[in-house]
Amino acid sequence: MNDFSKRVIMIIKSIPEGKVLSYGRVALLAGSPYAARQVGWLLNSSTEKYSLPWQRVVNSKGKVSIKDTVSFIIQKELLMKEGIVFKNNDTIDLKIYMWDGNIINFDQIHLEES
DNA sequence: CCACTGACTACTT
DNA sequence: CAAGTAGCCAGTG
Repeated sequence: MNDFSKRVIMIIKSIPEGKVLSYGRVALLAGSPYAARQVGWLLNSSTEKYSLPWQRVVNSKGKVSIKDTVSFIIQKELLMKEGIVFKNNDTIDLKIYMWDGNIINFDQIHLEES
C-alpha cells in the first residue's frame, strides 16, 4: 500500500453525505493529478476493506461511469438516498454536489481566497 | 523489465 | 452533444 493509495482512501472517506468528487479531483488531492484511473481501480479493490463510500465518486461530467450494470444502479440508488438528484440523462449537477470543502490537511496545499 | 489495461480527462472533430 | 484521440499512472501477467 503506497502513499497514493492511503491518501485516496483517506480522501474518499472524508467525503460528506450528499456530496461527490470526481476521480480526477481525488487524484489531484492525493498528489497525482493524472492518476484518475487508478482512483477507480483503488476504489474497486479497497471499498470493502475500508468501507469506502465509493458511490460518491463520479466522473468529471457528473455521470456514473462504472460499466457494471448492477453496480451502476446501486450507486445511483445510494446517491439518491443521500439526497442527490439525477437529471433525466443520469447526470448530477456538479456545481451543486461537487465537494469543494476540498483541500484536506495536506500541509502544502492551502486555500486562497480573494 | 516490457506490454497491456482501465470506475478518467481534456481537447478536437 | 457524441465519438475519436492522446496523455497519465499503478496493477498485472
